[in-house]
Amino acid sequence: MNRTRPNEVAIELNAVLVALIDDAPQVLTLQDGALLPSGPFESGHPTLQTGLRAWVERQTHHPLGYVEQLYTFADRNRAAAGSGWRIVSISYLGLTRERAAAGKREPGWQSWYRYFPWEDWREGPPKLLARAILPRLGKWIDEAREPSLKRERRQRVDSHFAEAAWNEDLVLQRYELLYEAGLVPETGRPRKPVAGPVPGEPMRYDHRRILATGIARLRTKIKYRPVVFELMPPDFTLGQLQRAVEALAGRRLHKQNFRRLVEQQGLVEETDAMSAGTGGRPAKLYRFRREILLERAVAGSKLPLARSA
Amino acid sequence: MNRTRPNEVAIELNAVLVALIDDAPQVLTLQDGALLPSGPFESGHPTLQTGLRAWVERQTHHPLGYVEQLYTFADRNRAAAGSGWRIVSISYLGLTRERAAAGKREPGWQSWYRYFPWEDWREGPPKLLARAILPRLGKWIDEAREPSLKRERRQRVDSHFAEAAWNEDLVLQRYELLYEAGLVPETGRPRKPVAGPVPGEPMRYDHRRILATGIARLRTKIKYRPVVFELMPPDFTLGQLQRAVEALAGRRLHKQNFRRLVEQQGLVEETDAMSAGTGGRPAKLYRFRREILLERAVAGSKLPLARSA
DNA sequence: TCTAATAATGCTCTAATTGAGCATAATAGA
DNA sequence: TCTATTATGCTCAATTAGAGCATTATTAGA
Repeated sequence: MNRTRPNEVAIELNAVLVALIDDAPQVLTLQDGALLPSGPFESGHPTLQTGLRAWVERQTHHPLGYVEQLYTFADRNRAAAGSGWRIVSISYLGLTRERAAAGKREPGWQSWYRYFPWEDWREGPPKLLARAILPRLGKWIDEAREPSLKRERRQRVDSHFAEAAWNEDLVLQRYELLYEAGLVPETGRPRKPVAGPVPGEPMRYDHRRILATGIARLRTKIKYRPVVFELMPPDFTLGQLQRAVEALAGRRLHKQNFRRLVEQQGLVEETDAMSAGTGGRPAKLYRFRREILLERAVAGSKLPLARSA
Repeated sequence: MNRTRPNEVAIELNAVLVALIDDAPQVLTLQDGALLPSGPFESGHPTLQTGLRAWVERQTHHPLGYVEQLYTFADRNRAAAGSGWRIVSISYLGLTRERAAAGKREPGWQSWYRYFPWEDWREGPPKLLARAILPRLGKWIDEAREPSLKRERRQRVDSHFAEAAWNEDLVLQRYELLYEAGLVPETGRPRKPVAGPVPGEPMRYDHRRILATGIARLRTKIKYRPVVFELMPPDFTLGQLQRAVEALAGRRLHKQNFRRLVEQQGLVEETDAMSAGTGGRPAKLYRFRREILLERAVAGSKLPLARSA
């Protein structure tokens, strides 16, 4: 029956741990940014989640607010070639509250846009899209010999990378397209870059792919579940909340419409305090209405777009 | 370091295989409906998906149109108690086209509403909700001693089971609530029903939970990706398409609005054939425009509600 | 002190989307 | 022929989403 014999398998947990520091979405990394934190699943734990929580909290000394499973890979042969071992890697997304006072850098935390610079549209279309990525994708299209393949490639590039139809949720699909086109390297995978890698830091193994999965999941999630609040301090202004969402989504929102949505959905309630002025009219401080999690099973925080940067 | 030693782990694949037969969403089961098909991950395969595909196609003799990973569990100790083995179960959702001619029953295929009768609202609110489920959930609420716990339970029941705010996507959450309240049994889990189980067939192990996960995933997915077509024959009428979506979503849609959405999104194209009359005006036959998958990265088939049954 | 610059907040307007229903057409069966 | 049934075309009202104007309350700097 050629069944995977038990002694050929090891389980590994990978975590995409996200925090917001200074309006930048940051992920915890190791090895100078080359690895996501990962470790073995310890047999003492009753469930995967408790195992992950314990291990992460021991490593970061901070509680995990929200945990969600991302994906399980077993496709790789990371283990020493020929050893016949199969490593099953189960990845998780975890959200944690900002810890360090602004300015004090925590070691290991990196802006996720360091790895995916083309995903940050907060200041408008990223320059490197037109400068570096689209030209190389164009070359990749041209390399297709058959017209049908060429048309297919063109359509895929258009639907994922065209400025006019940019969809911030497609982080993973874009990464995979770049990978397929040979524009991002991936350790241990056989595929050589066509014309040199595109901007953006690589990571070892498939960790950048896992990170892309986490970002994509979080970007879609904030639209229908109030998870942003897991990343916010207890009290915040609507402006801060908006900047947090913008940091995650990678684009600007329309301020007035954002408030309208947040307020009329009852996601927050006023406190009686005001923000300390930081160069403008002081803002009311709000707090997350945790009750909403019970009141309504689906409570969104949809994103009101803004036309331009 | 107490690491899970490799020889304590075995990988198992579970599949929720869905087909539409006679306007009913059916899943493939074994053992007289008590199990989902599952099997070992064979070491010869490069990826989990190819392993799953090969194994399913060998079992069912039919190609799998669409495959998506659902969830990975490792919380259970299914293996013989004390053996110390950890079974990691990776579950998948697979869609396959209707095979048998209508009427000819395929062994093993069961309507998923056999397991979740409260999820079928096509004929209006299921009778057993008011008759069996809500009363018992009410009892569960009353059992809470502390007022805060009682309030919490009431809110959870309301937000998940209230007729006025029924959301068909919350299949898994509802199942988990019923489980927590002791109203559905689960083999191998320590929790005894409070007042006897609620209607709906159980399955062995946690297979009913996996099925709930699959149904929930599919119900959310049909709203933003054109996956229904993986379940349809090549040519179909808009009426058939609507009934297929209704079967999956478990509720009625507004006919004219459904057509409007499908047509204006360019999901289908006319063929030059018409349907054989089945007791009404003959309908145009359409086919899925596969190109849409390339043209637009996100192509939905949102559900236009219908007020009542 | 006065003036910008900056951020917060209140409100309105328009366009697009969604939910609902009326009316008509084309078939099968009684 | 009459009725039930399904398909199809079209309109209308309500709601939601995208945009922008106007005003208010601060801080920083001339």
